[in-house]
Amino acid sequence: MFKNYLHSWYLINHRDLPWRNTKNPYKIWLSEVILQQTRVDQGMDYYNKFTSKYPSILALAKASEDEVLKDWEGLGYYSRARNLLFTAKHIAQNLKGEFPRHYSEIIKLKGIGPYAAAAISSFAFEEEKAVVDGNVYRTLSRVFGISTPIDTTAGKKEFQALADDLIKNQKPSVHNQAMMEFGALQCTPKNPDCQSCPLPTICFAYEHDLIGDLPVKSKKVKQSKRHFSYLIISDGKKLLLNKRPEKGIWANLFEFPLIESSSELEQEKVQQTELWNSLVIASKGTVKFKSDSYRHILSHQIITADFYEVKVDKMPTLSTTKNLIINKSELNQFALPKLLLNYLSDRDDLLSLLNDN
DNA sequence: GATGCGTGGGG
DNA sequence: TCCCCAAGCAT
Repeated sequence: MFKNYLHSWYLINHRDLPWRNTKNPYKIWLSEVILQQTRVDQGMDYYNKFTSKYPSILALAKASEDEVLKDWEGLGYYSRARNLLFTAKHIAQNLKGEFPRHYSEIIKLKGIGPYAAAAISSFAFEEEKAVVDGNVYRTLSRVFGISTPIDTTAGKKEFQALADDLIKNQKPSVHNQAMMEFGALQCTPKNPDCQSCPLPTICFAYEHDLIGDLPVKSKKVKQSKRHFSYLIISDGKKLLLNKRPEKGIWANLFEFPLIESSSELEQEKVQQTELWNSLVIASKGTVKFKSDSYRHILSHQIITADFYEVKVDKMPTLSTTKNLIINKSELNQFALPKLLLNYLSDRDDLLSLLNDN
């Protein structure tokens, strides 16, 4: 019953998305990675860029990490890009360039978990593996009235078992797409349009007025506060840049020299820190501009960032290889966190320092 | 099993 | 302004 309604609905209402018009596992893999925790609208341009610039696994495997991160810039969750490249190289070097054809092999790949492995194996190879993503959790919890929290082991098991049962005797690719598309378009998180829903009579949540209460999540993420001060050191032509560590936020992306403070108060006293001394005082630098505080929200952190544009007569010498001195014009070749892109955009790409005002 | 990991849209 | 959440995964 549910499946009949669902499949009829899908045939009429589904979107025409580029990764649905292919059986190429590489393109399906790429789309699945891009769309993890990311809306279609946000990922579409990146999908087009990547398929155009890297038309095959082998083409992608030849790229450098810095380059792929630059292409991924602005999309977030940058470990996805690094794992994508890692796996492309792995396939090129160890799997004769061929994407594995079975779920059991696909799930071994870095950056591919239970969801993506099910999606790729079913979409590309018609393997009967049920996808369970956020859309599926939401739809199943409402239609079948399941209140087990979806972010627990018990919940994952229960929903997966139900999804595994529903996909039986269906065309795997179409059934999985239908399940997700229904959640994305019809059974939306907020204000779902139950009036136009094809299955109100069989929907438990609708019958019992529980649409707003399902699905259930048990955990709530707490956001920690962080205080950043960025030093934009320039002699008018050159800029100081750092590569971020391989762990933590914005791993392996680039940024200006950063002073992190433990509190708002400490952030006010940034000009008393050691790094300020070595980069500003020792270089006889002048602060040409101090920005207002930027508030940058991540899913789990709230960053307050100040930017200091400092003019020096002579660029300071550097101690570690994580630091580099670049020409101002080269800045757009480096992958930067969105916070810095936002700042640069506001500052009209550092015109003040360029013009030596 | 809990935590860390981005960015943007919408109510 | 605040909160939730969006085709999850690695550690």
